[in-house]
Amino acid sequence: MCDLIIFFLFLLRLPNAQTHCSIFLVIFFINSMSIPFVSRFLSSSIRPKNPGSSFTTLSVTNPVEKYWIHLDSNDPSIEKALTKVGAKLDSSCVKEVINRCNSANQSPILGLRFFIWAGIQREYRHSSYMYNIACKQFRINQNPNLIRDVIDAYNLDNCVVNVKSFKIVLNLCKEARLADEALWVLKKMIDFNCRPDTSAYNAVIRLYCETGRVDEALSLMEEMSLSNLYPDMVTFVSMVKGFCDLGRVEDASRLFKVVNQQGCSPNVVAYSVLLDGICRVGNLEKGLNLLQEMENEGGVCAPTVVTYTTMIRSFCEKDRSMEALTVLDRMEACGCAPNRVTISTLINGLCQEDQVEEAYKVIDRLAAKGSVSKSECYSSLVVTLLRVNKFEEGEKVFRRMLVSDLKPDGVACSEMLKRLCLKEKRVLVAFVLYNEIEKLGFAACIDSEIYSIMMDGLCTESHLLEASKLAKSMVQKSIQLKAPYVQNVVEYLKKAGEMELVSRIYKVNDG
DNA sequence: CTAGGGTTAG
Repeated sequence: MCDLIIFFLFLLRLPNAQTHCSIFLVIFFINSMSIPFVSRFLSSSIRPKNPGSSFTTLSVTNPVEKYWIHLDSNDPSIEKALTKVGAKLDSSCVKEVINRCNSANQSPILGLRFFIWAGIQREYRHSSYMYNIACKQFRINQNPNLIRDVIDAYNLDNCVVNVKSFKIVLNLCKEARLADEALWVLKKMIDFNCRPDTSAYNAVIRLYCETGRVDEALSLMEEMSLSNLYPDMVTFVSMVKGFCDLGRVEDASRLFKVVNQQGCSPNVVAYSVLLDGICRVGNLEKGLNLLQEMENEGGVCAPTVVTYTTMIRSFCEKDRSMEALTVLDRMEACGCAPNRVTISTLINGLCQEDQVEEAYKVIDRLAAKGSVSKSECYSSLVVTLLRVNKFEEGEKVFRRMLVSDLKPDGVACSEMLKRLCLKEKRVLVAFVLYNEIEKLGFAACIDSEIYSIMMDGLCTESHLLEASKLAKSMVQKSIQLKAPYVQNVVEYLKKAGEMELVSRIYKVNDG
């Protein structure tokens, strides 16, 4: 609201202030109403009432169907129609509708408009998972012009588009990593009488930073002040990270000076990013100095788990994991508890340098303190040992966990079984181990892909008894057999006469 | 309700 007033005052200073003002007041009025209200208002007063596009029958109860009817009816005011539907929105509904748009060979613009419309509804918010789904479904990466097309479509159909809609589009750009399109969208906002805010700028700036175009990001940041917007900590962190990713640590540090001069103190996130950048260019000693400064400064700068973990990781990556241990000491001395990431980073570094004994020591020491459980520590150890090709040791640890009632996590179980099946070619052993995991009640965390791999292996080696046992267990748990393994498995089971099992497998796979 | 930032593993 405050921003709006500033903008209003800004407009008053322009030569043709009166026109601007009246436009502004209209926008202001519309913006302050909720979208459903606006469209109700518009549709009852302007549009003729035709509640019956002939498709709308009373028998349609499924939300997906209800929305789909309107998308399939070629009505240019899609959004108004959608708003009138009033059916419950959730992610599975959104997913299904856009899925259907694509399979029905409808224009992707239609599906996109639905997606954007859904995202601005009060009772619903797109998760980042949904943005990912949308990008894949509409193949936005392959067709970046869709972004421009959908905005143009709004223009053509005279749609009321608000800032929130633009945010959805910007988020799509972010997911698809389309910096230029995002900037285009940002510039386009003004045509729809929408004023980009700091978060809109931040989205674009971040995209430019992530794609290595930091200098363009910098000029966008400077442009913000022309719209009476001020870069905030998020803007600043993006810029610092952008420079650091390019190894331009000096430029990143210079930003800190500017911020300090403006009387702001960069927070721990900003410093942590800088610390990471300094370490990445190989200057670990300078990194340690910065860490020291942060500790001395305290307050918003006080190092957190993430800061210390970054420092630890840097030492590990430079094959100096024994020194990483001293950072751990320091961290604990400062009262900062290591978390799971800290531990796996350390374990990883130590094992890579053949210091497995030290890894055990660290685990004993940390598990005693209790900020990370023994189960988590040993799970990390198992995964690491497999990764650094110390399989026997990993298997030993894994089995010891099972007999001492330490629950291995999903990644540890999955990696163990996968390795036994694929590289070690010990499918039967994997199957027996799986049964043990199951008996202990830990099987729920196993990746569904692993079942398929085990199934495939058992069939290939003609272990009929075990294969049918596993298949039954999969059917019972509704775990799908993944596509690449279907043929081999089904062929084998058919040959063995397990026709019923095959049909049950197909049933699971068809959903 | 009202965004957006930093660390690991598969």
